[in-house]
Amino acid sequence: MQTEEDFRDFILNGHLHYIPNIAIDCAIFGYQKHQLRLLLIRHRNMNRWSLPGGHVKRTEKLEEAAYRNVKIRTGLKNLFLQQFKTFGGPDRMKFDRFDKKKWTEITGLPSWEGNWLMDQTVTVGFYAVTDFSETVLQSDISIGECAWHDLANLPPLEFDHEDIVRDALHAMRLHLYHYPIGLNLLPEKFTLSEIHALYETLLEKKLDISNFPKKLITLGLLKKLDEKRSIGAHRSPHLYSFDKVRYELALKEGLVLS
Amino acid sequence: MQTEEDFRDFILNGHLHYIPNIAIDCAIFGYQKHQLRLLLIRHRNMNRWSLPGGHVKRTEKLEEAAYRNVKIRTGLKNLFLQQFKTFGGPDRMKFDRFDKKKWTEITGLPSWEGNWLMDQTVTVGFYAVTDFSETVLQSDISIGECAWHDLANLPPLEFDHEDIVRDALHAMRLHLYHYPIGLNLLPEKFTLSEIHALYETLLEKKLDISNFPKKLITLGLLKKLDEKRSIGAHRSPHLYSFDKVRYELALKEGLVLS
DNA sequence: TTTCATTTAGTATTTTTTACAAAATGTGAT
DNA sequence: ATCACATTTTGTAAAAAATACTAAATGAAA
Repeated sequence: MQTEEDFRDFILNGHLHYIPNIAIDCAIFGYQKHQLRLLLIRHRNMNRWSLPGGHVKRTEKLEEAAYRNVKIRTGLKNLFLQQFKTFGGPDRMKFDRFDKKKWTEITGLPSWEGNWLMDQTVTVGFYAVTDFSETVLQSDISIGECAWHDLANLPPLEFDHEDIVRDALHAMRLHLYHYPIGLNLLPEKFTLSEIHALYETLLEKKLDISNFPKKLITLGLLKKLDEKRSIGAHRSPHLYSFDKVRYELALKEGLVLS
Repeated sequence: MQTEEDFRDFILNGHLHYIPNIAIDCAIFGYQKHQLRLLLIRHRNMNRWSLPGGHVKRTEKLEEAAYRNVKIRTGLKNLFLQQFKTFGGPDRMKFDRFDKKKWTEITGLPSWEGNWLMDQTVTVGFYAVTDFSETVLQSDISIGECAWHDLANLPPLEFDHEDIVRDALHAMRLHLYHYPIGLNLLPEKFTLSEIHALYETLLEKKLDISNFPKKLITLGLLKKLDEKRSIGAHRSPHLYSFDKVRYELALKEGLVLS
């Protein structure tokens, strides 16, 4: 959707290609070095920030719609993208903050009454975790601004997106105890400190520096490499990588972390 | 929806009161004495059995729609009703098994092309667990048959409902390890054997008869009563009841069961 | 060479889980 | 009444896991 013309067509005729009344929203958590951020966008015709999301094509699955939307904005694929909850209800969208003038400007219509985009929408929530340093944020005419925000200091969000973020965090943290994570968040080779910091940040909780890495090793998730890193001062830590077979197995069968 | 007239009106004009393209489906598991069953319905215009479900009123939340639908069929409220996953995709509904003659008979229309009920639908899955001996199954003109089926021996189901059942079971069992259950499944006063049998049946897994009840007592979920049951021969077991305060707390905060 | 912060291995302690034995007990048979 | 028995319940020992803590290893910088 690159041109003004495309955007107008989407508003006026999108219901032919997209399923009405259904949307997906993605809480994309960005991690790097003890910092956790959230990807937010600000549509050209909205005042508040909101989660990246969009409609579902009539030809695609919900997951595909989520992947497509994430990829549009972050350029990343193969994310740890998880459906966690669906949000509905008559009160979840408030359009009273909408700008009537902008609407008329774009569409040529006097009001949005009867437009497919303005009907009650149920949204399927997904979350993803990625390394925010690797993402190159995209923008196009239908998106407007797009930026990482510190999770601890979010601006007021559009609609019920604050609820969605809260539930996404909760689901992600619960998930963390049952499934492995890190394949898309850490470099191919990493130190025990790095994966320790990752878990501490995502869980927002202190984990014993000595015992926690041992747990991951005992589970067989990590492979010790014959290399060492030597950045900065002090003892150089060993490098590890994920045991892909065990990792995939744990994704399928689940694991138990304390 | 009691009369033929109501039903016809729902088909023709339901989209005024219900959100199109969205539905809810409920996997209602019925438990009693080591048996686990699933509530299925067979619509008058479908050949296969399917999960009870329905559309969402424009004035209600998803949860309310689920509760309303369950109540219509089982008469029960206050169920342990949980949203677990949303199902979409272009392939999930196959209408080719539909009976064109019946459709025309009911609606007076030659075909269902363009009808709101026949468009692609995304369905939000809920599950519930209840004591099937307490339920009095309801029927009305829009439902058709309604019956409990042995979980181990289900008939072929409509659409993707077999997937939904599989995922519901999986979610229910995962949930069982993190939240208390039993308040609506066991009588007010029950024996340790009864709650042990409940968990064994729901998890489809042997649990140590001696250690498992101890775990629940240690968690503080159960209160020992000064009464005994004396049905049949042999030693009469003590009666227990849930500690409501702890139970509610565990529902909110979660617990860990091994 | 020494100092130092960090990494990593080691170990002791505590807690939890699991397995199993045995005692308790109400009922029905003798 | 007494005994036998199936079931319930308590008890305990062994195994495993989690936790806390100590100390050794190590490489860069002073």
